[in-house]
Amino acid sequence: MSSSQQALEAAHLIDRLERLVRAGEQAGDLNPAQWEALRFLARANRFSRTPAFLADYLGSTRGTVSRTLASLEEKGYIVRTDSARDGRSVEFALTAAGEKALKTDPLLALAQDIERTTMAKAVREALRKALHNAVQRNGGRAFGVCRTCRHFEAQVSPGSRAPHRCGLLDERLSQADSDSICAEHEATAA
Amino acid sequence: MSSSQQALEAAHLIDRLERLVRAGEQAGDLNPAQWEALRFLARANRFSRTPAFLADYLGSTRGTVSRTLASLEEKGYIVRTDSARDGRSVEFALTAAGEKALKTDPLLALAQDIERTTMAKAVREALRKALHNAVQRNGGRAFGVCRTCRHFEAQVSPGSRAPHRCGLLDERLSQADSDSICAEHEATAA
DNA sequence: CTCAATTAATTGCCAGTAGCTATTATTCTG
DNA sequence: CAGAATAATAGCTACTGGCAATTAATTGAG
Repeated sequence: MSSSQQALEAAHLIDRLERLVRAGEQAGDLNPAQWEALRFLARANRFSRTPAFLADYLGSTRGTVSRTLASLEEKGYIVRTDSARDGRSVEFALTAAGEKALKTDPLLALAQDIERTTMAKAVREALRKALHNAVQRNGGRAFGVCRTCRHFEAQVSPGSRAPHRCGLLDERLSQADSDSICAEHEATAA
Repeated sequence: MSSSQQALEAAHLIDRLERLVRAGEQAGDLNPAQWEALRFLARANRFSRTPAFLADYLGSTRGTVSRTLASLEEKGYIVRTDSARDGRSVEFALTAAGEKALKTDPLLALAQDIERTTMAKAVREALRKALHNAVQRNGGRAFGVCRTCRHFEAQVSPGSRAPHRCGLLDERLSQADSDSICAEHEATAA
């Protein structure tokens, strides 16, 4: 079997796995789009939890995302705050109920299925490269993790609770911040 | 990073890759459900290309699938035939236009992204195991490839154009048949 | 052999979703 | 300070997908 056939079958497998996940998602009181939003809010840093960034991340539109977030808010999984830095903007954060809901994320079941193959690391690395290729092809943004960004300045205030710094937004960053997805992320190499 | 974290991140990557594929699917004149149906018809053997099996495969309902197929038929990508073996049932097959459309399948782009990681084989094997786990968990059918089924009898008539045989349906099978997905598939081991 | 139960497919109906566009409020730019 | 750009949202529309009812064919029990 040629490598292109291997790859094609892998793509089909991804398709089917995802469909099973979506089937699991239909079961609860959240739809797939709402799950994706909830996951994003859990993984994004506080500068990125806005409707506009979420729309970019999901490849959706702002109007659509606005309703998705309104629905999550109504169900009590997230809370809205007016942005302190931009009067037009709002920011969202998970509530305790939201955190709890994520513990039943259907994606966790898939993660377990992958872990059981004992090849989780290889799969993750390959898929990460594949996503990189795919994002490049689509001309989209990478949405990388904060600490891998060119604006990230590590250990500016060692020992403090927010030891790092973002040179772009001029903000202090905790360890948790630096592990989160950031919408402003720019790759390091020029 | 623990293996469960690796696996979780792999699951997230699958989620994002699939979303990019879906975004690509929105572009053409087929929607995601129609693409999935078209792919299934291309990969399923002639005993399995019915609305009922497709609904099972997609984890959807017959009513929904009925419309999806009607739409594909109207667009000229597939043709409908009354089943010879069951007067209630219909069977579908790709037209030349359908074959041609599949050449622009957005999933092919994903396959190329995976191939470029040079880890296609490892990914495929891991995902195949993961899918097996996932299907087991959901209690669903595996929909395996014909020649791996317990009813498959190889080389019953060597040299003929349909050398193999299905012991369940009592049908002669060509090489192409034996490489296709079958809705009646049952695993070999008891 | 006959009639009831089952199964295949389709259609009408309805709820929910996503996208487009216009609107309002705010910020940025020159 | 005026005009352009941006953030978010609401109205509208088209589409999708599921449920339930219907028609047609097959199966099976007596």
